Amino acid sequence: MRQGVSRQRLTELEGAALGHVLRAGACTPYAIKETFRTSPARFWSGSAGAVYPLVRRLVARGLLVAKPDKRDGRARRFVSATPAGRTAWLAWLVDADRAADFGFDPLRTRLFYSELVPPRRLRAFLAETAGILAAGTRAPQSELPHVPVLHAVWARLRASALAEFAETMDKKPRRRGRG
Amino acid sequence: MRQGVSRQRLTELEGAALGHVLRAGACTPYAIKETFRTSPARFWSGSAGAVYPLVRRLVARGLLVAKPDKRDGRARRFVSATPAGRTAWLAWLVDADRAADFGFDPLRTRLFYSELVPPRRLRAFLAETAGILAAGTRAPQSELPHVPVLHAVWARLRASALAEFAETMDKKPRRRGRG
DNA sequence: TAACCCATGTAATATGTTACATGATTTT
DNA sequence: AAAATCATGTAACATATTACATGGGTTA
Repeated sequence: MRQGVSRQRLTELEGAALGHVLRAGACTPYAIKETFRTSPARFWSGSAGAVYPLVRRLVARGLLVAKPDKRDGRARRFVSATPAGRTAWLAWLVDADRAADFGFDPLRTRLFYSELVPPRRLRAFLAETAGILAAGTRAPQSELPHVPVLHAVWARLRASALAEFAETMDKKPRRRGRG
Repeated sequence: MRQGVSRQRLTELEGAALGHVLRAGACTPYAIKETFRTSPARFWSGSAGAVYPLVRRLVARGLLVAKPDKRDGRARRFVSATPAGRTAWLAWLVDADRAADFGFDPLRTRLFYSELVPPRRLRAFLAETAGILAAGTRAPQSELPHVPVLHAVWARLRASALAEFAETMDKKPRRRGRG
């Protein structure tokens, strides 16, 4: 039970992995892993221990098919998406409810507790973070034009969120206000 | 080995839990759990199976102390942060490297693969997501003035990021472009 | 008094992390 | 020839999820 053939919605990592396969065409689990490992977001480590079992799961559910290939001496497997895989992936992607979710932003989490941080340390922290964001480190290179655009939009978004929040704090100084 | 007294950096969830305790003062693990469970971000489910062991870990590391309280018939434990807990928490919060990380945004992940989605479904998806974001559902109520501000800022910026990205896509239609 | 919330916690399971192991091919 | 990279995968461990179990207090 639990999963007759394809059951259950995809997790975010599964959706991203399937997306990579659909974009790249037949590719090795290693390639998927490397994509995550070298991506600018460090949230997904792209460890072998995560990706190989994940691929096996998707194959078992009939969303991916694997074909061994030994043309080079290397023992490689090329995986590609099945029609069921594409369908499940599309359903995952167009889930607006999940898309609208705030997800998980380390900056937002920290700002949420900012009133507990001594003013000077807070200011130093905000300045340092703003600096890193402004540098726009680790922008992904890609042949796809929208990928760097997406990176840029989000980097700018977070930088301006930080600036806006810092400004708000300056206007309403914590403690010893007169209201 | 592994952790003499407090060793290792805090995870995001541990940081948030400690933050809650520092803000609220002595409180029950249940209160911590409920805070996560009812928070607007569904990313942290706030399950008992996550929070109770987490609190036990923090107590074991000397970052929290627990005091049983049976004044009501109920068997409750009140936890509060130790000085070491506060120090570890501050170090966690002012880590600008982690703060600058993109974290994990379900919308961004999906837009990343948007060129693989049939145009009509993509448009419908973007419209639906924009609607949910605009409605600003599940805004947190709080006595702290900056909490709803933070929520509002992030919701607005994500909505405008979505709009900006959709606009870019319209300008450069995928496939059958002429250049 | 039945239903619900407060409050604790565990069990089975799923999934991810770091670190290790193995071997072929390519680059220096 | 040595080092790096491609490519696979496992082992031990950490952490989270869902679902269950238990019981006191509060509200309809």
